[in-house]
Amino acid sequence: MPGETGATTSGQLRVHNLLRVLRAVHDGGAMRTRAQLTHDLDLARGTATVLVADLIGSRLVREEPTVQRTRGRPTRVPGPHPDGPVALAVDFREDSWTVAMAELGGRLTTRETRPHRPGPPEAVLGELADALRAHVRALGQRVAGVGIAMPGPVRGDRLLDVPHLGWRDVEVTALLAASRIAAAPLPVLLDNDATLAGLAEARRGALRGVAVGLHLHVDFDVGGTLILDGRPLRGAHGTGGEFGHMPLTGASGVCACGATGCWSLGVGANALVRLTGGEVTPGQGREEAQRIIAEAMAGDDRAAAALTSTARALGQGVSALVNAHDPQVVTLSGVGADLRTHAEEAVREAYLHGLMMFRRDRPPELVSSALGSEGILVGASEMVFDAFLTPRGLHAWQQAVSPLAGSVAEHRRPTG
Amino acid sequence: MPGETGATTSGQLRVHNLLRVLRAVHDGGAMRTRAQLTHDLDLARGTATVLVADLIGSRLVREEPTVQRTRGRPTRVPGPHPDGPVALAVDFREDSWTVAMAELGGRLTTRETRPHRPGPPEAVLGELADALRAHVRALGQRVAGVGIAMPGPVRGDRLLDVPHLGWRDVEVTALLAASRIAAAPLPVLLDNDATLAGLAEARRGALRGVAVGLHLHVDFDVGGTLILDGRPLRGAHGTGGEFGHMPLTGASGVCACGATGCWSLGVGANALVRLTGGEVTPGQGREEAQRIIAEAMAGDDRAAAALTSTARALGQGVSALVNAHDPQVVTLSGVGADLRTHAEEAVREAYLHGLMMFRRDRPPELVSSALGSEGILVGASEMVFDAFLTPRGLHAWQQAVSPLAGSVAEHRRPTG
DNA sequence: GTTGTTATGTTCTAGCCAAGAGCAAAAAGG
DNA sequence: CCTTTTTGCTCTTGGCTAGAACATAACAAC
Repeated sequence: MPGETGATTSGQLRVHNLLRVLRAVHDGGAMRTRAQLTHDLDLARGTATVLVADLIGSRLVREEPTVQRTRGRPTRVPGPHPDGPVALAVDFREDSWTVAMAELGGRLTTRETRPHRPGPPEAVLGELADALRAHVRALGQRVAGVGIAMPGPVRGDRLLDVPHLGWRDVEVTALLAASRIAAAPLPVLLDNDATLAGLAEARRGALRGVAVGLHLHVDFDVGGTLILDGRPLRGAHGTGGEFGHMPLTGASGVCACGATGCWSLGVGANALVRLTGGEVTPGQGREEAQRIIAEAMAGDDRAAAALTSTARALGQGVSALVNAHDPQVVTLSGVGADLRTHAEEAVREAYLHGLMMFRRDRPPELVSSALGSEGILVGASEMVFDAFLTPRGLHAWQQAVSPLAGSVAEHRRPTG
Repeated sequence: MPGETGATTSGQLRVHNLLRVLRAVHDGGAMRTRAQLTHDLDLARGTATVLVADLIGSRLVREEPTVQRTRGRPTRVPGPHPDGPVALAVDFREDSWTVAMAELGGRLTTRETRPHRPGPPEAVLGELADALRAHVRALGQRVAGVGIAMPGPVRGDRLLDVPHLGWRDVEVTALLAASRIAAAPLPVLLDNDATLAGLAEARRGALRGVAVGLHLHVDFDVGGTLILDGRPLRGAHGTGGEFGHMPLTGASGVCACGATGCWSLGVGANALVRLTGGEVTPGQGREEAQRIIAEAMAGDDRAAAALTSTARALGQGVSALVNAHDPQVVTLSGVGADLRTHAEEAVREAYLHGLMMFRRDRPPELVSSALGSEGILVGASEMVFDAFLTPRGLHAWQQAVSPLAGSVAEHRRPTG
């Protein structure tokens, strides 16, 4: 599913095949036996032997025995090496952040959540940097990178806008680098939380194996991402997937983003609060939105009307996106999943009504996220592994493990 | 730019490199010298010699002398072989169709346009089949495939809907196959005209080398495609890119597609006709739209108002798509290019106004198509070459040229 | 016009890689 | 305890690209 490699020389061929094995181990959650991997990757047994031995030698993988009860010589399960690479994943929200650790195979291990007060980026990110530094100290060279999910559009190393915090154009990576979270330079990768929720869904959730999928993450407003062969479509500068800022439902009013009539104005936690007459407190609407949904289910008329209205807006917007992109499945996370669950009829009716005729006989299914609130952290760690499971990442790792044996040559120019 | 290959064995490595050279020849319009290709593809000179010799032996390529005036041993230009593969490209419209021929490098050669009366698919496509059969007879084994651009959504082998012709769910490929256009089975590929216009722009137009581009083809209504690394995003079933059927401008009324408030209702030839009080005659509005634009330029108030209105709707819709997808460039073809040229201010104002704040400092440029009306034919031929320039296509060709020497093995299973 | 310079094509060898065959190993079944 | 089954390991073989050495064909300078 992740990035292609495309070997040209026999040296690159080896790297490509090492990565194929490594990615297969990772994507399979470190559950597949070596025999299965050999078969799935269409390798000769001898080749698999050599490749796995190489990965074990590089401290990337370790083989564990199986608990199988099959005939024949028992095979083993290549999984994460105890000294192997780990990703640090951060889910940064308006009111708190969570740091987790993921090893090869994707399992999230430690987790640490801390609230933060609204404040200038330097202060808030300084606390995060302290926590990251502690993790990096404990893990040593094992940290392959830090992946950070942000609640706003991200362009390269910059967080462009978090209305609820009043943050504009924050150079997150530079601030963290200034806090020296690691002795050696460490890859710090940033992306939008909705994009990463979609990435997680693509790799370990309901969009697994789906060629074209659409993920929508509804939180305070609507974000999302189109998934292509397991890769999110990030756009030319990384700020793609802002579906919430298209005028899909004929809403009126100016959005916080600066555009007019955005879809987000009618869906999401803020819309629920506004529709029930509440005051939108920046970054504080999640619990209130849950409360409104609960009230609606309990029979409160005003809450029910708000729920139905947002559900309709959700369905209508989804239909427009399905018309445009022809996805195979649409997944919903955050409040989107709640709307689908608790106001299914309203969502579905608006959805079908908005579809082009020829799409109505077999419309793409609307599915709730398989990962729930975990998704963002999973996506952040997958982003780190995406960068790591490349010729470049592998080369860097092997250099660190054994600087002399250069199995993966960085680059080279022909004679000319 | 086109499809990846991803070799795993040394045999596949050779195929991969043969295709890299062949694609480089094709993408470069058969203009690059062998020395340039060697450098661009980062090959050793010896490797280039072997690869080019192999391609020449397979009658895929022929080297022509250069007219260069440089020092050193003169290099030559690999270009299309006189007995090499050709693509047949068809631009099928509501009132006529055009057949053209393209050789490796993309040059369009013969061209034949014929009008057709509205009628049942069998009759109209029968005439097209006759023309194709004649071309295939003349070209023999050289025809690598037929690419057909259709003025409506295409799912696999089916043309789903052409409102202006009253066609629904037409099995185009099956009908052509029944007409036996070739003795041996021939790849017949179908796609939407707007998608192919975008594909052409990506390969030989203004989206060349652009990682993420958006092409919009405005004809009777609005179609388009997102271009990713030179590949159009076709969706799960091939019906992606129907941007015209999102409710982006708050238009009222039911669209011919079955949805409500579609963007297409306010842009395009039909909208121009409708806005000037004219009657929309199915499939006949192209000249009238041009006339209205001319009148507007000449000072006619009603025509000018219609022009401005559609231009505004165009700009507004584009801004929504830019918000969502963050393209690097947006290209416009058909009436879209005319609107951009003749009502630039209205388009631009609406475009900027609809953008999210953080996109306004450096908004993606709106550019007119570099290929104009040629684009659809170019795109149809590129689609054929995309399928041909793959291990599968190369294998089939080499089998036909010399059935014994199997340089490209089709597939294989390991010992197990 | 002869020689030098430069850039490119060709040929040959070395090194690397994966496929595959044969053998060894490790389990279950009888 | 022996057979069957499945997998891992080792070694050979064929194929591929890199790179060096050589050949070639132009221009440039004298």
